[in-house]
Amino acid sequence: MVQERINEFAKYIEKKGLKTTQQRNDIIRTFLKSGGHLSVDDLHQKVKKVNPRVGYATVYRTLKLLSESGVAVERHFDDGHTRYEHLEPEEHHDHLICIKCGDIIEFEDKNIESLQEKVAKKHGFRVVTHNLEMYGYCKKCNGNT
Amino acid sequence: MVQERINEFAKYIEKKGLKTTQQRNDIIRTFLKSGGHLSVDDLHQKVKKVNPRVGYATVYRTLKLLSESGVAVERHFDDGHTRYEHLEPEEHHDHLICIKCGDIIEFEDKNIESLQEKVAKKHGFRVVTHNLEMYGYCKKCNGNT
DNA sequence: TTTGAAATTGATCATTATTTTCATTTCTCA
DNA sequence: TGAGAAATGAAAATAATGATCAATTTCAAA
Repeated sequence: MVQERINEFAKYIEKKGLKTTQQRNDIIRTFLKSGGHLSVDDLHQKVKKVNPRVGYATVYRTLKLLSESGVAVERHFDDGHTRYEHLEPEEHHDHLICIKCGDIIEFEDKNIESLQEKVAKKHGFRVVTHNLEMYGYCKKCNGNT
Repeated sequence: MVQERINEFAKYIEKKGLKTTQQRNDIIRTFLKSGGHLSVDDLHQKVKKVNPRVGYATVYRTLKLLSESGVAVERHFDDGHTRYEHLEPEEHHDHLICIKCGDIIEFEDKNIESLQEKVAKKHGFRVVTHNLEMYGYCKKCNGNT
């Protein structure tokens, strides 16, 4: 399935008349192999282990491309760091974020989604995307504030 | 009710051993008189009309205090500008944000809230606060993309 | 395979939002 | 009223991200 994402991205690159490069490949492979929610810096650190010549700016640019192509999504959580995560087609999830340990739990709830649509419709709004984030204490951190 | 908020803030200031100043008063009054979702710059512009000597940094510092005291809340929408809005006690609302005209609609939905709590509980999570933002096209902008 | 235009890269500089510093002014209250 | 703590404003410091540009790489056509 990593290969699928890579192909998807290759198709996007081609459509835009862009080129395939070693750096991009290294960045994309590293991104897809990593789980979770990566900051630009996180990813840069990891990529450097594979290919030390890759610059910070290229990681930025490639993540931007990955977002445009739909392979990744940008997340803006309240800590002020933009993070990127894989976007699996047909799948959407929201986040529970621990304000003590920083752990991020993903969840999906169709009932919430459909209520959201209902609210939007009531306001004549056509929703393209949404964020739902809950901040609080995870199971481990609960109690020992 | 503006007076109520002012008193609430005064109490917070006192508890922290801080001082009341003309600048803070001007900033707070201007903030409370304005509706909507203000950026630091918005508020600074408005305050300058009342008191031209007020500096940018003071607006920042005062908004920070207002957030801490619970009179205001910080919002981080995807446009990269932190905005502040009044926080009425007992009241919570979420946002519909038009990605064409930038309009922000507030809504409240108890059903969504209770489903959220349910999800959190399932993960052993104690929620302190949450954000729900839906991005899309408002009634006016819908269709004429 | 060679070639050359177009795209990419990485280093560095520019920007934008926010925070901090610091010398000076202003409050508070004994 | 006077001392000491806090607040202020201007400017410098950060931090994240975006843009610039000369050098390099890619790729398709010759």
